Amino acid sequence: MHSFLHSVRPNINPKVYSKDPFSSELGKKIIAESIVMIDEVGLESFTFKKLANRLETTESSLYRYFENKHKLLIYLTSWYWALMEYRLLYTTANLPIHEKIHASVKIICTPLSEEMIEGEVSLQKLLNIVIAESPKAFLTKDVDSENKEGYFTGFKRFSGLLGDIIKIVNPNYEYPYSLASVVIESAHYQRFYAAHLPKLCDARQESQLIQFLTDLINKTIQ
Amino acid sequence: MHSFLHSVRPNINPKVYSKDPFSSELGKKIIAESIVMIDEVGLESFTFKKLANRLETTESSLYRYFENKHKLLIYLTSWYWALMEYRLLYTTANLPIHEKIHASVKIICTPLSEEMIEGEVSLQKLLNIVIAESPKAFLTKDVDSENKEGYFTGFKRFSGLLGDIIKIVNPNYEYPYSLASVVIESAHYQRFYAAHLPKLCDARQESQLIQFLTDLINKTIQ
DNA sequence: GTTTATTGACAGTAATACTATTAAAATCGT
DNA sequence: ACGATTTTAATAGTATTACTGTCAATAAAC
Repeated sequence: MHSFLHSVRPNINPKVYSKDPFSSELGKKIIAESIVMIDEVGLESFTFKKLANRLETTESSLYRYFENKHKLLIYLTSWYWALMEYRLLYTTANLPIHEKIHASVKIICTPLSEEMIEGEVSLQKLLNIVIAESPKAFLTKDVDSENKEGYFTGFKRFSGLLGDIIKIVNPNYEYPYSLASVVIESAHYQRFYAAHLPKLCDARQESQLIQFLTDLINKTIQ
Repeated sequence: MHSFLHSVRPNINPKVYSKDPFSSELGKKIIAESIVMIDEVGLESFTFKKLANRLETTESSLYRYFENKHKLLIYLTSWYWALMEYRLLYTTANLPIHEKIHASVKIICTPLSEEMIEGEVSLQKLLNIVIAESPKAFLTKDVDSENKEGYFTGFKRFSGLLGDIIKIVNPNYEYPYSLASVVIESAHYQRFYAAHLPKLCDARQESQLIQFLTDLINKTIQ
């Protein structure tokens, strides 16, 4: 798989941005550099002022693209899930059903390769952000209204696809969609724990994590 | 089990507070009312100023107990996990090993009963906070230093206990501690999803959640 | 009854998260 | 090449947040 974004651009809910960042040079720089900065300093310390300084532009220019940093975060995670959905469909398309689960888990646990996207954006850093910051995007008092606006469809669709695969493998299993979301969240948390709170896990390496989660799904659904 | 906190007080790392909130009336009111307020408005909108207003005291008085709201959150979650550890040990103490897993999952998925604690504090609301806000306590750039200070031992210990049980049931299973933390996090996330993002789960009721997670553990470890 | 701890009242600061206005620069259609 | 339009830069300003510091009033402890 290579740089498909030259032809395919992920579909992101226009409500999350005020002005399409991919419609201008500044917009693209905002995306690329915000990923670098949020990964570097964390969402809490990240401000539009700092980003403006680094991009040698002004706060007000940034506010033309995103109402606030929360919406920018939603944008970044939506983008991630759109890429992941494409990757999942692309990779599992021609696989026999019994191989799809392992392939899916592998996709969830392995960072997007840098070739998948044009130049400036670091997908490894984007994954770091999804792991460490994306729960903050929906664990808020605005979940319900933002969910209604469709801010989380990317994640929901991806999780739904994995749920669908699980359902096909065993149509009698009662909790395919719960199991799917558990596996996705866990892939992120276990990676974070391995790096920062190692007492909470024994799956320290990517290969172990993939084995752990694949096994978890397969055994659970028989 | 009844109001054991009359005799047992959870042991909380003194580094998280500047002044022990249980050493004064104001301190206790801070704990009780911050739980109500954080549950009500969410961590983002919760400020010491608002809390001071509601308690008819001043910001500076609150700052004498907690350096900032992040430390207050750490305190509340530590407290929760200390209670849960006690509950887990108490409840599973005399059970045969094959029943301990189901009992543990039940404990994780069922809110602490109000009788467990003296008067003013709502344990249901404390659980809401643990579900919706506690990831924000460790998904920060300060994890490593705060972990070193022991801010997360409560959660780590609890998760470790469940891991130990899993290990006893099947000593050959490779990922008992990963499985334990997955189940605990999932119990919280699935509850949140059921309420706010129902597409992400099929285990909508507490009883289903308990069944889903018990089954997940049992099947995974054979 | 005096020391000591605790709280309340008040003032103040730096940073954050914005909004608004206007001018300059780039781009775009014809 | 021209004016029209869009985009950005520069600047200013506001409300709120997240604190810190000082000092007096009060309550508790010895």
